[in-house]
Amino acid sequence: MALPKRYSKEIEEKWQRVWEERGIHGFNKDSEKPTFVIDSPPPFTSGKLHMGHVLSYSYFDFVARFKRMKGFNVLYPQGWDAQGFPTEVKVEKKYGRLPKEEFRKKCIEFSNEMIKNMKKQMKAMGFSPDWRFEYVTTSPSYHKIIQLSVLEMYEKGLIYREKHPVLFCPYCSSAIAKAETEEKEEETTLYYIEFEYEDGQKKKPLIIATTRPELLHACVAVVVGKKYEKLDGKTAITPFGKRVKIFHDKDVKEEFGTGAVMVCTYGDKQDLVWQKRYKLDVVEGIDKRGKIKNSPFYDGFSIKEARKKVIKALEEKSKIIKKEKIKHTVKIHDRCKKEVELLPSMEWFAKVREHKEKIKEIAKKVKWVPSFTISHLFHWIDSLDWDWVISRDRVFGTPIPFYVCECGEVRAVEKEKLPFYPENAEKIVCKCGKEMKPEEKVFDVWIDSSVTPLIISGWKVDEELFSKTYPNSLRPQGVEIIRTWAFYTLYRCFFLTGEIPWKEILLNGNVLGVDGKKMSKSLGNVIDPDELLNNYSADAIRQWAAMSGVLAKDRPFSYEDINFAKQFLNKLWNASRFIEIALEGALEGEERISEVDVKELEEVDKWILIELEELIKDLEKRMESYDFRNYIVELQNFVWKKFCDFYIEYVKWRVYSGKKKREAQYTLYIVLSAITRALFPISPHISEEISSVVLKNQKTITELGWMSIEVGLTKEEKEKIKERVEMLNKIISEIRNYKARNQLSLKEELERVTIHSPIEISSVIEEIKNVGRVKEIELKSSNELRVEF
RNA sequence: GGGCCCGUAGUCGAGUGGUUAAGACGCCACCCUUACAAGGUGGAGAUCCCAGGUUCAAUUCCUGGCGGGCCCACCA
Repeated sequence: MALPKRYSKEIEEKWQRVWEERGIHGFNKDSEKPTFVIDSPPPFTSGKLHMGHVLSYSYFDFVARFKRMKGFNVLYPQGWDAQGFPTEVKVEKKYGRLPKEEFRKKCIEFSNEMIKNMKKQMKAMGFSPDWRFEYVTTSPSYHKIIQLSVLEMYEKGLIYREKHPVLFCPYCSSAIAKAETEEKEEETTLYYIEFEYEDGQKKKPLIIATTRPELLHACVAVVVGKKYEKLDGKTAITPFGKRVKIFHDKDVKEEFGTGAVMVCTYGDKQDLVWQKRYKLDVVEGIDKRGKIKNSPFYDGFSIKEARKKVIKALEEKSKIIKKEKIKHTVKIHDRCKKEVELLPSMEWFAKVREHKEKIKEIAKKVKWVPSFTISHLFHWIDSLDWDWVISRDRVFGTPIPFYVCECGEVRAVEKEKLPFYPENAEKIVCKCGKEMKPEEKVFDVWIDSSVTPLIISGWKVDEELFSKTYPNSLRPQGVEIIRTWAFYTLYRCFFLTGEIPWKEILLNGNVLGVDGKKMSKSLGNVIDPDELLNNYSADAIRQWAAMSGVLAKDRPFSYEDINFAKQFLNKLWNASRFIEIALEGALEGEERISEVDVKELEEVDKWILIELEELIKDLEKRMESYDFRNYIVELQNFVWKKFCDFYIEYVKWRVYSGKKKREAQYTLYIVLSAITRALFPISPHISEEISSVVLKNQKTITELGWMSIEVGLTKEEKEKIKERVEMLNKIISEIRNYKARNQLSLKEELERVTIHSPIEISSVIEEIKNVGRVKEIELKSSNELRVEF
């Protein structure tokens, strides 16, 4: 068996099969080796990986493969975050409205389909999770652990149910968390509306400015700035005749609008502040589907319709003094992109506000890579002023394991009865005598994903595994979900176990379009992983990922990088083909080659081994600190610039002539062995192929392990050798330069060359003659290198 | 308004308190060399954003601008 002329996809598929058949990536529960546990992100089951996945999943696959080679027992699971709104939308589109239970079944079916394709893509990329540890957030066993985890938090007093204004998406008809909102700049109209106030017996006009006239019926006060300070305590009358109090308040911005504001429950967060400050009534002006309620005239109309009608009515009464176009920012729901409202609603909460400092403390115990990313978390924590709303009015989610009663009583489901599903819950009776209802809401999906370290470690399922694998070693994730995934995981896992979830967290940025902008369909700059997989080998794509490895920073996708990776692999492939020829017959027994003593080696052999030793030591440090970029760049430079450009050229004549051939073979063997193993974490398929075919290894590289190099020479000897061979390299460059200047072929033979060298270089004279194609060489000593032709 | 990251050839980007500031892509010229034209060799191309400061010495450290990106807050 010999290397084919070209590296191909078939080779990659072959090795993916071999790894799977031999169970190379399996975690061994009974092993005595140290464990390394990766809390890999479960992607949302959209059906397709995006470039961000390709990048970040490559990162931790590098780590997993490296750690296995270093003798760790690696637990690298793969999960799927299947529940959530986008799936509901798609399933509803396909099947229409269905009863809850059936609908949930269809959602599961649908997400399983999505998983199939994503799994296929992951395998094609050569990712190496242990598929026996696969988990899906839709499974009853997953639900059970999630419900159990919340019940334990409930017991610790961290969970409560309350009517409280929450961010609410009328389109999705569900409460959402602050972390699920985005901002959108919008043009809107600021209406100047005439109210009146009572000044003694007289009524005088008072102009307020608002963007939300449809909430006029929910107006519970007017607050005024300095300009109207003297109106404090007086009564205002809305155009529809409602009487409300006037307060003077420092939070009114004088320069905006008129300096007088109507407070509606709730138009925005400021209204909530004032409502609390002045203990105002709450008028629920909008219902959960975004329809007006509690209005004398407009109940049942949508916000937009109501706004039009109110404006029309006000205009008829000449109460609109002015209209002004302004730009302002509104909060929108990140999933549906629709405007979010603030509505009082009975929801479940997790206490985070009172534990802000504690969570920060926990976060500090984790090593953040790169370190500045912890500030993203701190900044987020500092800005939190509400607890985490953990309930959602959706179907495709983990049911909340509680019963609730009209009287306000709640009761936790018994742990033995988990997983809990409201549709087949048993009937129970409340203290008040009424029947309690099983809670119909489901959990926020971040409740599902914020305990992945516990899930993969077998929390409450396998105590032995848990003690071995928790805290996890590494959490890789994107910067943009620090405020959600990282934050919620730190919070939940700590309060459940008293320990940090993982020792290190590794942050990756986003992959932008080639144009440097966020990939989006509308910009047409989306790169599809499937398309890359059709045009490039997985090993080249993985190498692109490593080259893009500036951590926690967004980076445009680069065809230059991926093409360079492809060319590099081609270079290595061809070098290996040469070595295959060079080693013919030399690998009958590995011992024969390893017998060679360093002392017998030629100067150039020693040189490349010294360089290799330095490289390998460096690479270990690079990988330990997750510096993938410099890892691959250094490896590429060594292989291309030192090994191929010089060393291989230096030994060709020996290989062909037979002179000192064994030493050359030995050196080629060692170098190729070490570099295939060093390349393995990044580009595993090509490394396996070369290792197996050229180096005749029966074992896979994972089994062979990392290859350390120790050259048995003193520091001084090494320095001298490097000095002389670097001089040789310069001389060869000079000769090549001379030939290029004179438009000669590099093959052209030179009659005679005089070399003025500052150091003694007679030990490399054969290389100069054979590689430079020089018949006769005269050596002279000099202060500076000079080559005369 | 606050915080964080960043500014280095046409483009992308390493890196450094001290000789001549990597490398890649692109460009130009030459070479079909028995591993490789998906290659090789050589070359051109940089005010290291601007202004101050610290220092014997700043592209690097500090301050302030300017420009870009991300996150957060506010906007009745």
